[in-house]
Amino acid sequence: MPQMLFGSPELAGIPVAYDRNAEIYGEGELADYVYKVVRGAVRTYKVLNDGRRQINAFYLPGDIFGLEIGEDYTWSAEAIVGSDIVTVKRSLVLSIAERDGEVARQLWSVTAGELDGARSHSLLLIKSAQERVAAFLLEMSQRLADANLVELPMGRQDIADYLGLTIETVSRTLTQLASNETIELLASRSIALRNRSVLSRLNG
Amino acid sequence: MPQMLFGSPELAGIPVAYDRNAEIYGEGELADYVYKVVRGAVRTYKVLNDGRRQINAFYLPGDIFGLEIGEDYTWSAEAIVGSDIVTVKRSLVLSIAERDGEVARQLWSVTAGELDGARSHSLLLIKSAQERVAAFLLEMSQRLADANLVELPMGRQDIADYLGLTIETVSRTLTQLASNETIELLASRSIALRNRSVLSRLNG
DNA sequence: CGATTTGTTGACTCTAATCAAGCGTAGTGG
DNA sequence: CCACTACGCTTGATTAGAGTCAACAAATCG
Repeated sequence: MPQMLFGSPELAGIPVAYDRNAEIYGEGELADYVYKVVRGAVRTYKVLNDGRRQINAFYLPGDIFGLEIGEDYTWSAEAIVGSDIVTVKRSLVLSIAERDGEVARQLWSVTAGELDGARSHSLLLIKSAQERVAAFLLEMSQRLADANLVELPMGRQDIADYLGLTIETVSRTLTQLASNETIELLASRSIALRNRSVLSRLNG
Repeated sequence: MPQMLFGSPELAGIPVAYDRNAEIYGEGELADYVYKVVRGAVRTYKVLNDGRRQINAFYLPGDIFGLEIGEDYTWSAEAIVGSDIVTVKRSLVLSIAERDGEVARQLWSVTAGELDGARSHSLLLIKSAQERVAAFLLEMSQRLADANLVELPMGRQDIADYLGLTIETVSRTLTQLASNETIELLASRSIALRNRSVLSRLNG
């Protein structure tokens, strides 16, 4: 239960509201705070020197992000839509962890969770466009509500930069899955999963 | 200093020798041990249902691997060449961490190091073949000896499966970098870096 | 020394990127 | 309320880069 990190009275913070596209922190800045999404969605990303952007992860309500073991943030973070986010001082968490083994274990656990996510992401990036999009839809379905109706907080460009594809390829792949009856495009950000077994098969 | 995990007298183990291609553990097995490479090299990998293999990471002398927060190993591990590897019981490390905050922090630090590696790996996988190979050579140079002569422990297939390319593309890209004078192929596993600035530029 | 594995090179194919146009929806101002 | 604009998304035509299939060369091993 990594959420407990933010659950103790000692660490209860007041949510702060961020506008759509507002920067939460930038790569290289001092990593003084740890964050938890209450409402909305967050992307962490890097921009390569030639302008390509890679999105590392999406954070949804309940998710913790921005926990660094080093001094600085290694990625930048932005709100994808209007979001409420709770903050705690990293130094405070670290000092509690020093005397409380349970909190120390939770810090480790948050990092281990990120590691799992990063490794799954790498596995994604060696697959075909269809497989990547299928995996993305299944991941989002599971994380949002585990229902067949997926209401995406992010646009096509964010999806493309997360999957290592272009916006055109993401769009085409979705239309193709829709013509299969595998999914249904109710609106660009509202997608119904009509045939999970096909998606799962694509997912490997 | 994550090495200290294995440095305490309590955790001093006797190195075990593994043959080339010997399995160290398999995905899904009980994660009872944590490992440290003394001599040789190790790959961790997964095989997808269609037979494609992804190599997650290479471990070289001094590196710790196989530390899981969950019950099972999530990847398989094999020796790339004949290797000596020290082992400690995970339960032992965990029980020490419970009373020793410094050891707890080291566990966290090992996982955080893996996280950095996994994220860099993801960044790699969105790049072109030239960029991936250049990044690979620079990474290996730095990790092996930080010299211009890189003696790779792994073959082309391992490199390909790590970079998400085919063996042919890796081979062609190396020949191309050699015809540039960027590198020199002394033997298939012995590569001299002749122009690091070109490689770094490719690396982004 | 022959046999087998590993690596290189060539010809061709195919997937996703690029370049370019058009559509649809939401928001703005007359 | 309706044009006008802006943005996000889709679709089409073409290109580029890596994959595939195949042959061969080189290194390694028994």
